[in-house]
Amino acid sequence: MAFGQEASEQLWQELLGGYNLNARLLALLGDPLDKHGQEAALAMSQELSRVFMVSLYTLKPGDSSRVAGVRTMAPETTVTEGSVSQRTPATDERICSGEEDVPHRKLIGEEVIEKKITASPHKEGYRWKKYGQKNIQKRKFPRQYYKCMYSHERGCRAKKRVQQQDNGSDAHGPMFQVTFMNEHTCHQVLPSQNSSNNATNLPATNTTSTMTRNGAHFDHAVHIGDNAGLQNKIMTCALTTVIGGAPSPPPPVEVSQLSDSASYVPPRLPEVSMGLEYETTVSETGFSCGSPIPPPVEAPAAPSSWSLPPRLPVEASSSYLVGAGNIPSMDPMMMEEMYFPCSPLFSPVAAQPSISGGDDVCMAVVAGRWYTDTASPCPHY
DNA sequence: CCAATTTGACCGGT
DNA sequence: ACCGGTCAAATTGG
Repeated sequence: MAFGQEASEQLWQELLGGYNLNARLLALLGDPLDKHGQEAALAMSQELSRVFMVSLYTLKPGDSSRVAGVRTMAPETTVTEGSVSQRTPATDERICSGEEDVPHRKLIGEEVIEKKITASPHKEGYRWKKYGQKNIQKRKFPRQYYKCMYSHERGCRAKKRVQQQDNGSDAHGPMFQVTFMNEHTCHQVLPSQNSSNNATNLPATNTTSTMTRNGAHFDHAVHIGDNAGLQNKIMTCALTTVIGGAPSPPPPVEVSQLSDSASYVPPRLPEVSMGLEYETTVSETGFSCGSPIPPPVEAPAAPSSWSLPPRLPVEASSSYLVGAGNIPSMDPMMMEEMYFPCSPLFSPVAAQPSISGGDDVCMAVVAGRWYTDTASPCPHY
C-alpha cells in the first residue's frame, strides 16, 4: 500500500486524537458515572470507534480509495477529506467540494487546508467571527464566511466557509461542507489570557464550557499545549505498548497532566461530535487558539520519518477494541456495522437524542454535564 | 452599552 | 457582466 506522507501524517494525527480521547475516557471512568457521565462516556467510545475505523480504512492495503468514501455514521460524525487523502490544494477545490458546476475562482493567497462534510460545522475547535454570508449560484443555502477570531489581534489568516449541502439532509439532518483555509497562526501565547482559564479544571471532567461570554463561535475546543516532553512520554509509552506488545496498555494520562498547559491534546481532536465539546484550558502559558498542527513530536519521529510496520500497529491496537479481533482483514463495510451497528444501543444517532439538544442547539460538556450553547447562533440548520 | 451578526455595497477575478 | 469573497454600517441581542 503506497502510504503517502500526508496520509501517514493524517493517520498519525487521527490516532493521536484517539489515544488522547481514550485517556479522557479512562479519567472519566475513574469515578462513578451519573447519567451525564454515561452519556459522555458513550459518546467518547463512539468517537473512538470512528477514530479506529478511519485509521483502519487508511491503513487498509490497496483500498485507500474507500477511505474517502467513509460515510457519515452519525449526524456529527465527520468525513474529513483531508484525513483520508491529500490536503486539498486550492486547484482541486472544485472536485473535492462537489462544486463542479461552479466556475473555478482562484483564491489568491488562500491555501485550502481541509475540507470536510459534517453535520456540525462549528465544532472543530476554533473561535471564529462571521464576516459574511452569500447566496451562491445553484446553491439552495447561503454560504457563510468565517475568519479566525484573532485575525486582527494576532494576524491569523485562518478562515473557513460553511456551505450547507443541498441534498445533504439525510436522516441525521442537514450536512455541511466546511472548507478551512490557511493555517492558524494565532496559537502564540497570549500573556493577557485571563486566569479563569486555569489549570484547576480537569479534563474529561475538567472541561469548561465552549461558550464565550459574548456568544462568539467557540467550537469544540481542545486546546493544544506545547509540552513536547509529555507528548513524547505518552507517545513513547503508547507505541512501545502497541508495537512492542507490552502486556498492558499505556498508563492513562494523569488527570493533572491533562489539565494544564502541559496537557497533551491531539493535534486535531477528531471531531468529538455527538455534542462533545471540550475546552482544555491553558493556564499560565496563556491561551492557544488551537492549532490543528501539533508541535513537533520528538519521539517517535514524525510520521514522515518512520515507517509503519505494516499492519502490525493495527493488529496490536485492535486488541483494545472490544470484539475487534482480526480487523485488518475485515471488510470495511463489516467494520462499519461492527462499530456502528444499527441497533439503538450503538447507533450514534439513537444514542444521543438526549444530548443533542435538538437540531439547532449546540451542546457542550462541562464537568460531565451537558450545556446548551444558546448564545452561539448554532446556525439554524 | 457593547459585541456579534446581518446584509447590502463594493472589489476583483473570470 | 457575472459572481464569489470581503468590507463595513446597521441591526440585534444579551
